[in-house]
Amino acid sequence: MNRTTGKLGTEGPAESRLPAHEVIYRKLRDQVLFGDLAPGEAVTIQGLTDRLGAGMTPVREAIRRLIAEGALEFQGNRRITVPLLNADRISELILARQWLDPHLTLRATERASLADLDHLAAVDEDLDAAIAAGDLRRYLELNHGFHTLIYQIADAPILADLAEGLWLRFGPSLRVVCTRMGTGNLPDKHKDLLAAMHARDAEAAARAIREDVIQGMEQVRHSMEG
Amino acid sequence: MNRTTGKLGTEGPAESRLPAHEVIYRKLRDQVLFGDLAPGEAVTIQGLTDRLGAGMTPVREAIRRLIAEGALEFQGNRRITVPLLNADRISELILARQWLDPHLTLRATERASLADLDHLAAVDEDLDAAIAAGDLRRYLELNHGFHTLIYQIADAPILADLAEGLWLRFGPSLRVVCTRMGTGNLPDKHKDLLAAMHARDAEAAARAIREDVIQGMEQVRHSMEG
DNA sequence: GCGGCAGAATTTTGATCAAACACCCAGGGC
DNA sequence: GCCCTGGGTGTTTGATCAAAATTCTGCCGC
Repeated sequence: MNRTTGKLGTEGPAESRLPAHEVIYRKLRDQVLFGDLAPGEAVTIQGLTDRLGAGMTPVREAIRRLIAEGALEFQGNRRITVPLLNADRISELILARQWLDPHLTLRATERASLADLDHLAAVDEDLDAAIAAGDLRRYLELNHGFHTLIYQIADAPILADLAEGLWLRFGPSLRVVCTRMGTGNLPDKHKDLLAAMHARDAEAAARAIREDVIQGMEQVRHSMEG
Repeated sequence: MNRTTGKLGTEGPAESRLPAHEVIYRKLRDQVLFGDLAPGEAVTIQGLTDRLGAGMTPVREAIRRLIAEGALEFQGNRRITVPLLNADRISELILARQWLDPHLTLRATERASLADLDHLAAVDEDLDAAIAAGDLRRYLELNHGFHTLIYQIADAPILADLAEGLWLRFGPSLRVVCTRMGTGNLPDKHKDLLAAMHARDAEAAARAIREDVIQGMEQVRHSMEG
């Protein structure tokens, strides 16, 4: 993930090649994905132009994109908020991920190069380090990165788009859950998954990712009820 | 992909209260969905401002939305086109619909009111009339409307959004296929589906929609190879 | 002399902004 | 309690700037 932290106005030649609306989009998207914006929180266009130091046209375009992806919600009365999930929405997300992620993992296991597997293992190591260090934000970024990498290896852009879209919907809630549970208690099935992928056992890999997904998403659901 | 749901029957003044970018979005979306824009065709922002008689900001926002939904594609440089599907993309679409549509139909069968079933039957009747009249455009609209209605009855907005997004991706190709095959040769499984839903046999309904989806999508795939 | 290619000028298109406009909600006056 | 008004917000426009594509032109090689 490239982090374009440059401010507008005094940009170097390298980073100025990305249009402002794209930069704004990625920044906002990450803020939703990693829970910097809490579920239910309202966002205003003018507030963002100030906070991100950009004009209003790029901000508007970024917001439209995020609304289309389900990352933000247009509340009839001209208010834009980070969607609040209820139990039904979470059930839908679990159902969709339970199908999408195993399918993508299956494909990824069949197609992964040795370099891909090394890359995955490296991300997972960083992930463990982030947990050990208690760095929640970095954990969230790396966990997302781990799954995104699998999506990319699967080489199925449409299905990957669908899966990425789901992440945008539960990202804010995931942050809340992890904050509540603390960084010491974040189990995953990544080790099982990596072992299965190395053994080219696609079925086992799909099972592992399915358990990983269920484990994570059920925590979100459960934390909702309490 | 977010429906700004207005109550039916309050038309007229409500139409003029819709923001321009929303109007442009729907117009453009329909043109993609029903194949007025051919696969591979390029669209320019300024061309649309002229063609649709709108300012450039609303057009830009509509295009961003459609790109986010996969209805349009941003080709590296600054060219925007209607995506061209290859065999791999079509396989993904078939796979996704084969899972999504039956699931939504299952839910719809459990939840449909008698009024819903009547509504579905009415749309299907209009659809047959459109086929008989050889009105391709109207057939495409009603066929989409039929499936969308099922999605809405299923009362699962996230899954419905995913399914609607898929339609945007194969819409242009569907038009090409149907044009090539002629209006006289457009079979579907809607009658089986309606019978199953009336009997509240959710499994049978899911089976019927699955066959309908496969039948339609395989035509797209097959027409691609020739 | 003819054709093709490199490079420059033109033209088309996209990106961004600042101001004008419309709308909604809150708060004050009657 | 109701109406009116003002501030703030979202929406839209048109102008301006930058970048890319296209066209034109003149030179070089054949």
